[in-house]
Amino acid sequence: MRPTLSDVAKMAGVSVATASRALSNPDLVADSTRRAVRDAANSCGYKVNLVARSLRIQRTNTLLVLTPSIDNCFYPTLLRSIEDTALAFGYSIMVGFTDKSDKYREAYADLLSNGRVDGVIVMDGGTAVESFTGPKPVVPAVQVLDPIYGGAVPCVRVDDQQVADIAVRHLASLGHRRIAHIAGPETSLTAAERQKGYLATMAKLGLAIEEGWVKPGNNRRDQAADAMKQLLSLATPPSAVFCATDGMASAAMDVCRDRGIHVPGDVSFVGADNTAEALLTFPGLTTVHVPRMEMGALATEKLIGMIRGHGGVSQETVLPVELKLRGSCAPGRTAVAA
Amino acid sequence: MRPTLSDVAKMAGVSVATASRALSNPDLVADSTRRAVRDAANSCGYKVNLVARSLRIQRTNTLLVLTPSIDNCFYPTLLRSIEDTALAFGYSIMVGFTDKSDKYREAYADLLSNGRVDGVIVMDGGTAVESFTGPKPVVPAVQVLDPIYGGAVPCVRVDDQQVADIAVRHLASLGHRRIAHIAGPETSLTAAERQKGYLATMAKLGLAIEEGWVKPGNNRRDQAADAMKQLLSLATPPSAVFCATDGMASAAMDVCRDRGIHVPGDVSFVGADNTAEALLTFPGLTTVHVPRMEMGALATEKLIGMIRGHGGVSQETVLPVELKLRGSCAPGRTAVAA
DNA sequence: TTGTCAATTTGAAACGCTTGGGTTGTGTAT
DNA sequence: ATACACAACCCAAGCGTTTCAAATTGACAA
Repeated sequence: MRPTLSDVAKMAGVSVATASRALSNPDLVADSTRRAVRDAANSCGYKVNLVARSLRIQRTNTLLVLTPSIDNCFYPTLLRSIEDTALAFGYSIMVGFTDKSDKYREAYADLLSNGRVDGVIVMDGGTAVESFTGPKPVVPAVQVLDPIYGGAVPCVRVDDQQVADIAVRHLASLGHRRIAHIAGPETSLTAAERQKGYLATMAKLGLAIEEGWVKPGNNRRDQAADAMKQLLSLATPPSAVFCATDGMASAAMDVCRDRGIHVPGDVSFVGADNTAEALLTFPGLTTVHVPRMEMGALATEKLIGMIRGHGGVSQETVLPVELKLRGSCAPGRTAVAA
Repeated sequence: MRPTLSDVAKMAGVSVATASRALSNPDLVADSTRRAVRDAANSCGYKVNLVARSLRIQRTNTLLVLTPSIDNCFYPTLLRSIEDTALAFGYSIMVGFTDKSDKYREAYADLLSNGRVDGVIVMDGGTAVESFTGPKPVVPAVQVLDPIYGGAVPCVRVDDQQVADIAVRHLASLGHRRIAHIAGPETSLTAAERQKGYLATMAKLGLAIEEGWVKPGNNRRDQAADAMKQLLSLATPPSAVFCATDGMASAAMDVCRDRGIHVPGDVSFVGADNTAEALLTFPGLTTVHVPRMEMGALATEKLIGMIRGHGGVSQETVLPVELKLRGSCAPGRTAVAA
């Protein structure tokens, strides 16, 4: 049997109360006592029972991270930085994957409402998020990427319209006028905003969007490939494509390669997110970097701040994005002709 | 304040004992009582406090997964399948990343020895694993990939020599005789076994291994690229390369592309693991599939079996691997010449 | 000697749940 | 009527901590 605090107290010849203080609040006991208790604890290999402590202090020092499928290279990075930050603050993390059947959602909701975690970071941009936490979150919650609850929950994100804006402007600055868009799933707010941003910036720049230039790619390689094939079969195909994610850009570029269409000579590509995939394409994918590490760290700090009751938690933090230049863009023909 | 069991009991007009039984052991109470308690619980939104329950029953229904960096596409899949399986058995998971400073190792060790988790799955193949759990694991443990503790801990893995064997034999069957190897880090047992397997099979097939054909790649793209450059600068470069991981193969193939060396025409490649990266190369990477989903599921089941005290847990489970044919291999010149 | 005060220490009450053993009350056989 | 079996329920202990309020100690001044 594992030794308990009362064993230690007995060995050290003090009460459990004193033993507890000696170990977790050393200033409150005399030097000699502290030493005696510590020696006793060491000699019998005592370790505090975190469950008992949690029950007593009504905190678990544990955070739950709800994340969509982790196959995507995007979320693991975020998860990693959340874990790093949490650990630095003395918190452990539990993870739940949200792209599962409803049966499992219940299990996560239970963790939340049953006192097992102190807070939750939600990375799922879908609308079904409420189903995890009920109409209002039962523990402090922070949303990464997509704001939910109509602003009732603090959010750390980027400006996805800006992401699109940067991408489109970059292509336009290279002389491209025929710029298409392969979009993410409609259910994703991120994807919707990127599409909106694409439309807005095209309009601002006075660039026409032709029929069939906005293609759903649904964040899937196969569907993005289909979309690209359709774009290429248009009477006058676009000279550049802005893809809502790097993965879709990668798939679209593969289609070009298979058909002998040169990237960036014939078609230029800009992706978004700057995931590992952007480094694996040939040529390297020019993309809009989304600072995942920073987002994870910030979200975690914000959540812990809320848990600890520090006031003044800003409701929304929008991080800057930036263009990463690689080899997938070339000057548009329009520019050359002009 | 959240309602407690005693609130529910009061509402339903029964004792806490009965309320507890009505909710978690329904057979032990009368129908009418059960209904009364359930109604009371629903109407006040009662949720069992898992921390209190854990303290009482001395189980947390939580597993810890220790994983190396998650940047690599290999581990997220494993993590995902572990989580799926755990959830199906009613367990939640906590995760810890093991490629950190020692300060953090302590934190994980604490989770293990302080009663917060019921068991641990260790995916870290490094030798430093003992530092997480002490000389002997303090809770049931299962190792994925690399056996540790000299067999004291059950392990779910593949035969990494076989992985290499399959890869080398495939290349040899295509007529290649000049087969090089880009190896993983020496600290990884997996990598060491793959290298051993490469050496063994080359010997079995009577194929010579020339000076400089075994290059350290350290599981890093940059180092694998360096290794490939060195291979290409040999007087008579190999006609095929077996890389210890898909990522390294991908990097090596990039080098070839940059230098105008045709894959598979000039050099054939076989990778190992069958991660997502193997689909992103051009041509697609022929590789040896390591069944990550199955490994994760099996490891989890095994661990839960141990926790629940089911006897007869086999110490070691070795899963089969299989060759995935894609486009990165062509017949060797030797064969054509023969 | 007594009173005062600060520094330590302690007993005991929670935290919210499960569960072994005892109690009650009903129905059936004696 | 008494005894007995049995279902349904309740009491209270206990899981291992933390922490409040109270008690003890010792030092020192009055």
